[in-house]
Amino acid sequence: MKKTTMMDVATHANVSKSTVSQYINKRYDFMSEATKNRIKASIQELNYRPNIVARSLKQKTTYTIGVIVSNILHAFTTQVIRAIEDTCQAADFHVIVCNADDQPEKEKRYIQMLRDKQVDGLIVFPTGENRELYEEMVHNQFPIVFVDRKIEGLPITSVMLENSMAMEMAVEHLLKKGHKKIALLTNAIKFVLPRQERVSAFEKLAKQHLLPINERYIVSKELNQLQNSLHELLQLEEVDAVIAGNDLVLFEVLNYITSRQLQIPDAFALLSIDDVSFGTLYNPPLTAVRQPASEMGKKAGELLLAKIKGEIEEEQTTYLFEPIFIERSSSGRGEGI
Amino acid sequence: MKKTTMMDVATHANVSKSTVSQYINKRYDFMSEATKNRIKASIQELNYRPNIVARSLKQKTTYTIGVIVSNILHAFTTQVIRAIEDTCQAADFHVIVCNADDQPEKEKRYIQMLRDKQVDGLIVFPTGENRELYEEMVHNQFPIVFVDRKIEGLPITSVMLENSMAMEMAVEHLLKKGHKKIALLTNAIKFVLPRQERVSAFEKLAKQHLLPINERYIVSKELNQLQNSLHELLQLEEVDAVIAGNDLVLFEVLNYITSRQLQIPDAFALLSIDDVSFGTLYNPPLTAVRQPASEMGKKAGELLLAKIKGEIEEEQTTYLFEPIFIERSSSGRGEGI
DNA sequence: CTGTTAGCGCCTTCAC
DNA sequence: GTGAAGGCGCTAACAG
Repeated sequence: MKKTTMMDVATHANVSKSTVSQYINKRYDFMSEATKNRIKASIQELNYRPNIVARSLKQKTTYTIGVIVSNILHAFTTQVIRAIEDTCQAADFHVIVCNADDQPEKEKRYIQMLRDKQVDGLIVFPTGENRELYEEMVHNQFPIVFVDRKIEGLPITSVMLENSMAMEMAVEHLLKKGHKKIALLTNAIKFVLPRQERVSAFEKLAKQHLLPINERYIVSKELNQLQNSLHELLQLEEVDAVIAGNDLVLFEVLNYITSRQLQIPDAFALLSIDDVSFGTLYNPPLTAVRQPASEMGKKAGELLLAKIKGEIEEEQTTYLFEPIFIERSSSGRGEGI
Repeated sequence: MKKTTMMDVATHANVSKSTVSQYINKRYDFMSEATKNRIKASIQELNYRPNIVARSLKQKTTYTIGVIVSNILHAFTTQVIRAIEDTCQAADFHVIVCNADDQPEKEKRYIQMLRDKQVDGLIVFPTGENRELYEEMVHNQFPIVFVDRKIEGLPITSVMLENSMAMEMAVEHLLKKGHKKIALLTNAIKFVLPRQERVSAFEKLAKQHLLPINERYIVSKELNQLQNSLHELLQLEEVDAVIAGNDLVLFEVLNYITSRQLQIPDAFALLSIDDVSFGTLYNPPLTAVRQPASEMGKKAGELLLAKIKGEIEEEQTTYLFEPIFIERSSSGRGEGI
């Protein structure tokens, strides 16, 4: 089945290719009604659809952007993607999503593939380990926006959570509930800014409030070892409260709780950064610090589109979003002591 | 910043464009080591990357497929997408995902846009309302695979759940647990095969087992009205057990349960088609009939890739997947009466 | 072994 | 108002 091309339409309508092209691109300022109608009819009759690949080659723009996420398993990631897609959809851009799986090599491969595919811009949750690549994009003025993380010293716009504020909200709430011995659980992945920011904010707060805790209270392990580590911690120390660093960590904690048949918040108060779909449904309902994922995704999409359209310059701006504290009852009842 | 093109490499390496092309495409059967090395060096030095758009135009293949899902909010959908992406990834294909949101017009627009973009094939969760479009694709031998639904009379391969078996598993389990008055809740969306299959299977089973229920026990409403409808039903009838037709429906039921502070399975036994992430975590753990989403997505991806490569013909085959029954305790304890 | 040539389907001056 | 011509970057015969 041969595809019908612009030439076919032209022949059928008895005009030249270029006239059809004009018509397609609505440049019929000076086109006679007659030819316009003839072309329209021919297009309908032949069921003609322009080949976007050919157009892209000529125009050097594909109306497609790429999104490279670090880990698609986080609910946060999914929500950001959805918001980006909605934003781009509204501007008639397509989105290709790739999951780098926290692996710098994968990230590199995807960045290259997407650029080879001539995407007009990139939204990346950067691993941070491909600095030269990032630099090269900056150097070539390729539109790019970072999400969730930023890379020091690179003039690339980032959309991020105020991570230290998130941790402050968490710790201060727990303190208000009367908890002193607070443990922080995170999943260790190389060097990742949000985790690092959260951990250091936690350390700072612990010092500041003179919490009676030690380094054992900060657990940073592979996901599949977290349940064991938590168990060890609980054996060694009296823990009042546990902060799950993100939703995947929370799952591990909940699994542990279920398997040991613990009662929350009696066994320990629980609070997570990242809200989950069943936060209100769980028994007890889960207190959480939520990231405004949709807003962040929307912002990232808008920023990228603006850059693509040349409306804004590349710059080292960081758009910080405030977390939202959601008190439910897993973090303890009443006002504490 | 001008992009470096094949021509630049050719000039730099003192060969012709075509030689470079040969090199790029690893057709150096008869290429001298010398030129090979020269080209390689030039490519590195100039940091050359082939423009895939140009290649696509020439080769009439983009190594990209489109996926149009009916509703991205279902966990099932997400899992299928992920499996498709993994499968395609392994074959060096890219995936563009679009969410038709159960709206035939959106579906139509996406199908057209993706085809205009020259995707090599399409995986669609069809709304069923764009028959002419589907037919036209069949007619043009455009590679396509349906997921979750099939359209009668069209020679298009489908990957589906054995919906009636799912319902049988559900009902028979509940009967075994001693429940007789079983209600089925689903969210009404136009004509959709799986829902319809599930409903008629339910009706058949009700008849077959002489269940003491009437048409009120089948509730098919918009999601946001389900809680009210369930409430009405519970006022009017003595319900032993509730089957949630999918995960979104389950959410409504759980919200209802939470807001009314009901005890499951005492208030009624609960079972859903589609397992959820917190199925084991919920109290009580949720009995479910799970769809093998990953396997189905993988199969769909494989089928589409095979069609694209011309390895298999288009045909009206339906790949049926068996649901997996997961007994937990929301459906009642013990063996019943 | 390598270069020449001719497009892929579309867009865009620039004549007529 | 419309058409002719050239070219986007790459591939694929076919010469040489």
